[in-house]
Amino acid sequence: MDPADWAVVRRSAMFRTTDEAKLRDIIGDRHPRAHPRGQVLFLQGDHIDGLHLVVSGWVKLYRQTEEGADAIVGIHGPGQSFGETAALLATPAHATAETISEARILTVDAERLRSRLGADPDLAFAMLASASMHLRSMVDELERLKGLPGPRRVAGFLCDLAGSDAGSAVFDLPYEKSLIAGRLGMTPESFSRALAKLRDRGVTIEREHVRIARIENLRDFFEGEAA
Amino acid sequence: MDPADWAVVRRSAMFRTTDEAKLRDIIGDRHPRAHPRGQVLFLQGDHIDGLHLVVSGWVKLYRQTEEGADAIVGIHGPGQSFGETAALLATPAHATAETISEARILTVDAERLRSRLGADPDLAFAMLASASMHLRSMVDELERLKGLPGPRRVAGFLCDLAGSDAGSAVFDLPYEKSLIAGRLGMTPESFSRALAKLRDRGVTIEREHVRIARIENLRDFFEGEAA
DNA sequence: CGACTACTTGAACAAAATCAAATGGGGTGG
DNA sequence: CCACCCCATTTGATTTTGTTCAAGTAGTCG
Repeated sequence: MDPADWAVVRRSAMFRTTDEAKLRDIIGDRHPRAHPRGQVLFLQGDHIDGLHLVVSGWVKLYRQTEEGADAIVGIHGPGQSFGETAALLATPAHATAETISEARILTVDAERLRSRLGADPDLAFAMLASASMHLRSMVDELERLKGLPGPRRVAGFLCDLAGSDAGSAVFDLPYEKSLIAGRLGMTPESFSRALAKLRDRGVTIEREHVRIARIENLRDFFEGEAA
Repeated sequence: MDPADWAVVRRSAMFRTTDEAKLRDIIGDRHPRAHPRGQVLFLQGDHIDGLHLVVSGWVKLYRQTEEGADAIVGIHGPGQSFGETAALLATPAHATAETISEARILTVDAERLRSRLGADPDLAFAMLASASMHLRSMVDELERLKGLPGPRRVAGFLCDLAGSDAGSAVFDLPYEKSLIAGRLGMTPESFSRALAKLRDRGVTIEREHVRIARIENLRDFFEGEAA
């Protein structure tokens, strides 16, 4: 595997604590596979043969409710994995996975992973830790979604993207605005208006380019500062 | 430990696949501890010494945002556990836990659990499965919260409580309505109005007593049936 | 150049939050 | 045992927030 790809896998949430030899053993001779944008990797209800790890690009996970309105339950980027549950427990996939950009995905064979897991407590523990972290981030998201009005959710999302805690930041939105909106549980229109409201808080948006004047300001607002 | 308590522990989400001898070893001589209603078990940010398993009663987990508005991130009843992450990874608690009824809680020593986990891949695998299930239910909840209007969320909640899939049901609400409202991400007022709307769908509420005429009807509504 | 797509903006509408007040038990102290 | 108070819940009126529907703008790609 390409050294750059390998670096992503090694630093992934799932495997960052796994030592290199073991990891090589788990992955075997698999390589990331390139997918065009818009490719469906698996459907809700499918049997999944392995854990999927995003090496590059972005994948959205969504569930189709009746009436076709689909709810986005997750968007995963480089270093993040999905399908763990279904692969490990051999249960049907809980959501549909579709690439939302060109993406390269490494699938780790479930059977192989399972056997290594049985033989290696450290690995199991690491994965447990990873699952816990995932759970935790889910709780955070739940909290945001419940409590906060739109503009504040957007502020939180932008702060996360910015990466740093203070100062200014310049970056690009990772994927389409309408998808971000879905992720944040709102319509594209609401998202657009929310961004407009953040403008006088030092957030400049031009196409997908974002500039945040003072991250502290934005974070204060997110965490509940009266205007 | 009391046989009835033991039965709850054995059938708990976390340990249902663990065999009895191992489970006894993990728990050691610990006993469930009784707490009065309103007792804070630990605070957001605390160090937690063990995994908490509800034997009887109910516990709410909530996060305090600034301004005191607290968001309920989970309510756990008999057989459910919480604090797994913090105990296993020795990280600060992510939420505050408080009993909302008289409750008996068994705490499983984290250190002990960790050591058994290392020695026993099956156990680790079982816990991984449990964590995955938890994650999955979280995703469901996320989806509900995002997509559905209030009355339908309430309908879903009631269907879950009813337990069965068809026919009629009579049961009591497990805890206060205002807490249920919080759990469902709405205000008590909205919850009350939502219940009122369900009345002409065959749901009768009198104090905490609930009677559902035909669960199928309610479920249809929850899953998106036009009226 | 023209059609398509993504995004923005506006107006009308719906849902839920908020503010405020009334109801109705349950429990307490007299 | 009864009157009274406290608190959870309900109900009503109002306002905010977000959705929906509709139109307009801009950038992209053939």
